[in-house]
Amino acid sequence: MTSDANPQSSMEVPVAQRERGPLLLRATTPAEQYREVTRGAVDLHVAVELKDRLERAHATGTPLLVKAGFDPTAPDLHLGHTVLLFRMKRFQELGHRVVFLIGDYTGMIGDPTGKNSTRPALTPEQVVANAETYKRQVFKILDPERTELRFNSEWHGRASGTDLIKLAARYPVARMLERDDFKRRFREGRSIAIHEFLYPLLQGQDSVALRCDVELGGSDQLFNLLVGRDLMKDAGLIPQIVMTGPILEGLDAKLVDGAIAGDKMSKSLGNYVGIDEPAESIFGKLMSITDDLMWRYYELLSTLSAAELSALRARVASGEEHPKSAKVRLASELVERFHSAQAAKLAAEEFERVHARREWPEDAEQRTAALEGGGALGLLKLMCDAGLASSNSDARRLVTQGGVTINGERTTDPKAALGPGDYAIQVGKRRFLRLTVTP
RNA sequence: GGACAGGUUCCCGAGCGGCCAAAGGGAGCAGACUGUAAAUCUGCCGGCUUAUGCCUACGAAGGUUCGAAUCCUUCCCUGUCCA
Repeated sequence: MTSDANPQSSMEVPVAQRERGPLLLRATTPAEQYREVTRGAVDLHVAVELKDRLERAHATGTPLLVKAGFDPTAPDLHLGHTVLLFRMKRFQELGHRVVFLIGDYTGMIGDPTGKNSTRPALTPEQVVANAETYKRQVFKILDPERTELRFNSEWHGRASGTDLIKLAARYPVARMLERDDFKRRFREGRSIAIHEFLYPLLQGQDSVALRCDVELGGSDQLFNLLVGRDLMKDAGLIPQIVMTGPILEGLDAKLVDGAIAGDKMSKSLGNYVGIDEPAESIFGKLMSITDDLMWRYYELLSTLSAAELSALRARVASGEEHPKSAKVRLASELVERFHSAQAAKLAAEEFERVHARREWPEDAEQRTAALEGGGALGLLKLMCDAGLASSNSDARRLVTQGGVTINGERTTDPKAALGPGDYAIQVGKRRFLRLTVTP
């Protein structure tokens, strides 16, 4: 992090982008661009500046540089990330340059959350592998030709201890403690390690290094993004515009006292829908959300216009349309986005078959087990081996509680054993296994 | 460096010599109900070819005791105050 003199400024702009960018830029008026790009934004610092810069970009045909940072440790993108990706895409479609920044260096710290404040550093191989995963997933949404993939180790990795001290000297502790998360932890007497203070600083330094015009993020990133703005001013650069979008709640969120409440969608909490997941899985997970949450998802994820959405809401409210069908519509839209219309149709059909009609899924797992010596295979052991239960005790529980069905008949005897033959074993509502026992 | 308060099962949190695989809540799983919703109700919720049996677990290592999550020692970690 060399401070004022920004060492790496020569960003390679792909040729295609250099040619196309200006054309697209000119095609849309700055006012329209502004409207399009700020849709559903939560914070915008500062609106006037953004308007100005969009106008200048339009006038001169010079695209704005828009950055959004991503954590390198969780390369599986989920619906929560797509809210941000779609905003990036909007910029992109208007001809602006988008930097998809992977925080491989800052990943060593991990954005402070109060939990695991220190993360193990990733090996270079892991970073590369994760980046590949990102690319594959991100380009389901972003245009690869107009996206620059960068790593912040590019500049942080070169910085010296002295640079770090200089950077740290630029920000007072009191202001650092204004950050929501730090404030809360400090008040509650929970641990805050010094290096956590470095995270916002390093992230801010990213903006200095890249000379961003705009930085995007979730609303929980506001503080970090504003630090970038400060550091740019400090470095004598034109400060970036900061825009945040809403945070998508996880699948387990629900309505409490009139508002959607719940943790944000995250992989570690397991309340997410990955954009890489199979169609049936995306579909099924979305069908399991509460009706209230469905509307929130519609708002943040659907391409329906505001008018279409309120019409749909009205139909459901009046009883004209069943909430389930609205949910099917949402689930289908998203499956279609990440797979195909055909996949969405199949997923919906499969869902009806398995859950509404309680029939078996098309693609139930098949297995063969051989008898060894004895005359029959113990059911409990078999369930463990097949992954239908996590342990023998777990299997026993499932059986005695009536969660296991063999060939359509509920089996509650934990001592049950299977002789040679074909079996259809169902555990709970969604675990299926076709098993052939050979002598 | 000193004084004090803490570290309990996936999470929060009670327990403070035997009745502790450890209250209660949350999460999770199963069953009922349903739109595989949600809410609600019921049961389960460390492991072991289930056994009034064994093993592993109350920050770590030792010790006292017939017996320790509970007492003692040292160490590690977290916080508060003082320096």
